[in-house]
Amino acid sequence: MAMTAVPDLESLRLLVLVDELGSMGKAAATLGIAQPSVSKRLTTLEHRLGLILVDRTRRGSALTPAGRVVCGWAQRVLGELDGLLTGAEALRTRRDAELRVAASMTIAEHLVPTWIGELRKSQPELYVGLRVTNSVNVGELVHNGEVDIGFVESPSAPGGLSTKRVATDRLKVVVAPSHPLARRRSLSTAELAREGLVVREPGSGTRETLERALRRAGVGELTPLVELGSAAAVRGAVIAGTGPAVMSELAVAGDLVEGRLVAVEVTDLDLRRTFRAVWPAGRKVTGPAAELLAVAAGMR
Amino acid sequence: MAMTAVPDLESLRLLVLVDELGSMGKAAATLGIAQPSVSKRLTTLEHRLGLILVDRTRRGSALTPAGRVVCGWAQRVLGELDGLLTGAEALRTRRDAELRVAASMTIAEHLVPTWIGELRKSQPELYVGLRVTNSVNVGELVHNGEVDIGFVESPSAPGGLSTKRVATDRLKVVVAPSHPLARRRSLSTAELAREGLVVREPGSGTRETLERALRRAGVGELTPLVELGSAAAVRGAVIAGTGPAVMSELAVAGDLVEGRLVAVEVTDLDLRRTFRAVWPAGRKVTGPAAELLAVAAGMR
DNA sequence: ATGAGGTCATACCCTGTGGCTATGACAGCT
DNA sequence: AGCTGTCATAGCCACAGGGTATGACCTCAT
Repeated sequence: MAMTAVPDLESLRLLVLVDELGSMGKAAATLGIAQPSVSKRLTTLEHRLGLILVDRTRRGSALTPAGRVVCGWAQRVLGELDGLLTGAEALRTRRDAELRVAASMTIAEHLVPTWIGELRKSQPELYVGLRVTNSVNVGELVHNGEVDIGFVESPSAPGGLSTKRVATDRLKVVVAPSHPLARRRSLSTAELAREGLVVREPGSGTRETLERALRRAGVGELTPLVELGSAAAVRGAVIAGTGPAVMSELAVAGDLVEGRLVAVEVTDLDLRRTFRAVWPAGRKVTGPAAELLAVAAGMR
Repeated sequence: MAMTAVPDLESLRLLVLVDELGSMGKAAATLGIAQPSVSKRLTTLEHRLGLILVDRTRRGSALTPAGRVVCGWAQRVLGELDGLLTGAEALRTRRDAELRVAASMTIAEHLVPTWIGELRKSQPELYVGLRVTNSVNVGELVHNGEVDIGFVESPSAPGGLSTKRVATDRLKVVVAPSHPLARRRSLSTAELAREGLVVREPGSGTRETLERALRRAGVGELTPLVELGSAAAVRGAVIAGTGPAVMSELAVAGDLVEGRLVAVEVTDLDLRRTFRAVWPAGRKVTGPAAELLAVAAGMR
């Protein structure tokens, strides 16, 4: 048994397909490949994982208990992959898109693929083009008519643009479960400011929101412990126990429910921020842009 | 451009590695492969996605804006893959494991890989063996000494076993955002019972919990709309708009925050359940099992 | 009983992906 | 000017994974 190789995505998709359809042959048919290919692929997947996943009977194939668990994990992998693919397609389709969207990083990463996926249910053929930049730039793109609609996380509505709230995001103070702070029920704002934090570089939307909230609460500057270049890097550092950080709940929801991270309440500090759709002032949003807006605003 | 093929996982890992290390050569070195392989792989990845991800300069490679977004998505895919792999390893290592664990489906799927990952931080070489069955069976396995520790979601503590609460799970009523119920702020228990629900088959832990809660609230039987064989299938049906369902927040946390699903409050209905560790009564939990218990109980 | 229709597995071939080495082109240091 | 570090290209080879053909085996209907 080699078992050193990771399973490939096609095989995982095959596994869930066999679970749904109850037979390798049917799975092969829906994928448009030959039945022996499926058979072979599944056995190599089983070898790679070192597990027997499928119970091959003469009248179809069902998953073994182990197979069912793995299938659950596989679906989560494939779900994330789906997001990547629709996102990539949107990034690729820039100029010639029927619906051109601009969004800031956090929104693009966590919400836009979902929205597009939702939109596809009613308009399967719609070509969406996505541009990712900072909030200021999104405003400009909208203003210049380079995109049909934009999404920003900035607290201040840019001038000359109409806006509509599409979602509320909460920033959360998170620490590793092993960190001393994880035992604390809550934290005062002053304590948070004193605490050495893992933060993004200055200028990132998340950091701006945090600093603004601290200023508004009348507490001084924050004291960075390390500065990292991406939300993913910050998350990694916190999980590794480097220190606490303030992050969007979008980025850590899974970690919180599965216990990789622990959220600490901060009293008297408003760490909410609103995500807004923006479009040229006065003009009415029409066509696909309006549909997207409806989807985005509806899913709250 | 073919662009019909999906990217493979190795290439995604490569992408995040290049982002972290800032150079293809270093990425190649840490993976133990040759630099040209990395170069070629990344270009084929770019072709597959139809995007330019990497900015190749003479003194290293940085990700383009598109690359950074895709990198974020890639990390999420890889994170889920990690769970699958540690889970699979635990499933594979049954008999000869140093720590033998049994867990019911929900716990095995959502929590055990996380716990093992956490445990690995302090004991990298520990071999963990996992068995997945229903709660009754977990009890038996523990009783017969076939596993060192078990985890169950059953509300009743099995006889002859000591238990400790490790987590609290909330069942949530979820609907697709387009569903009429999504507009409702809250629902009465009676309304919920009348509503046609997408449910698991009788005997599933989730369904048992729901039925018990309804009985305790003095409301009659629930009215199934469809019965499906797995939590993933139920989730799929709800997202597709088939109807509302009652599901573990573990299974839908991501969907809620990203808006694929909407939770509806139910007044006066206690849909919490506790996850418990179980071990032979009286005996003291020692060694790796104690460590795992600490991890599981600590991460709350 | 026996054939029909369904399941999956095996054997064989062939293509394409992705690994390797060797080498080139280029930028920035010293 | 050379040295060092970057990435790209070219040519080679192995093997994973696709396809077809075929066999073994159940179950059901005739």
